[in-house]
Amino acid sequence: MAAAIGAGSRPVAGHSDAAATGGLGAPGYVVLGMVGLGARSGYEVKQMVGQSIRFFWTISPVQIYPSLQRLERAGYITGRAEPRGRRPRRVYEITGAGREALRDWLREAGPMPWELRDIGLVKLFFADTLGPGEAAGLLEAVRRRSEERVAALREVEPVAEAVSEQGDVYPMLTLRMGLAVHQAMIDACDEFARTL
Amino acid sequence: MAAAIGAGSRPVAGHSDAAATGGLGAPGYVVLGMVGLGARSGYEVKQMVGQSIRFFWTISPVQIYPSLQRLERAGYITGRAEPRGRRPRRVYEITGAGREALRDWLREAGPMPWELRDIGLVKLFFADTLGPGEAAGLLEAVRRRSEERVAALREVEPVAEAVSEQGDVYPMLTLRMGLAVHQAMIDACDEFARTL
DNA sequence: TTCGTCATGTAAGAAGTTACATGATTTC
DNA sequence: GAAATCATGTAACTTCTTACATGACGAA
Repeated sequence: MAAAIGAGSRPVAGHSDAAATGGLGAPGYVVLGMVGLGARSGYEVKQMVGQSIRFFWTISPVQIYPSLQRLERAGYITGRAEPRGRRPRRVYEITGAGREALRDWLREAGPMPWELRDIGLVKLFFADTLGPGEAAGLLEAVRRRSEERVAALREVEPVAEAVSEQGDVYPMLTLRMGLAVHQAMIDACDEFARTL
Repeated sequence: MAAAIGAGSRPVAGHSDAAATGGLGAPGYVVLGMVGLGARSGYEVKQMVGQSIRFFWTISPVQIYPSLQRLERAGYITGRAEPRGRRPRRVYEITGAGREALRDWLREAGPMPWELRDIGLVKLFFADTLGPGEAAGLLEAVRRRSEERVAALREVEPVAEAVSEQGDVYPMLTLRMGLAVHQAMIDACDEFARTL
């Protein structure tokens, strides 16, 4: 159908090639950004990612801790040991150089690959192989999945609202994107079901 | 914001763990499905993927050829050498067992992870770090990206229409999904720009 | 005292990517 | 005769994931 679909957007090496993202790799900038927004420990970075950008980016602890070390060596964050009792703990703060590096990354012009991996849509694509009844069941399953996502995102809206009133308005936008995208999928399911 | 976003959808191992997809792995079923839809060689599988499900699934030749061999060993496809002149070439057809295996996979109930990786949205999320002007530029870049996708997808609509009239109606649905999703992102950008 | 959460890692491995190699055939 | 496309791979490498290990703190 469309050689055109990918027009001009050669996939970036891996997901976040250092060369394509200014030397740190996308995960590194995500960690840097979260520290900039107030995450103090690696653990808090993980929490914040799970609570905010999980809809379009994930990261595991295994990537976070080495990233923090690299960022500190680069002078983009400063860390100090702040154990809780005898439990080790290291807290970080972004530096001026770190904030500048983050801004430079945000300003980088290059391509911004949008990569969706969705087994549900793959199955729907082949659904004609099934009978009409079973295909409709698959359609319903995909629809339900998006409804669950919408419900989950709606629960977070008040938090984003609060952040927005503090002056950070863009997290609200990315939340609305998530809502809009899944609502669009639900609507597409409904419209298709009508035409059947 | 939302521990809830991922509610109940533990990420599947890698992207397509064999255990989670009935023994072949998602890429294997994609190849099987494409052969079932008429792709004859590995090369044609690659072409078809690029022209149809590229919006939500990608696959590289390096995965296709081993998949074809595994599928043939499993008895899901039959292959025969059919060189073009002196150039080697192997063409395949799906078997009854293969069609049944594909249907079984489509009927599998398990979770259907929806995974989006989008550097553009990550950058937008952090956009408050920039000044309002530069942030707006980033918003415009994300918007433009979706517009390009919509334009590319629109070009393919006639093909999907034709396929639909041949009796395979679900490819049309997945194409409409792509259009709806990117249009939703454009609309979200516009609405946000108005409220600024 | 037991469970949930905070907190930081190591080890092993799956999956998928780019880059490269090769060569024939068709099209301009 | 050159360029684009058809066609099938190998090799090396990133990236990211799961599974596991460890242990302290706070609340019920």
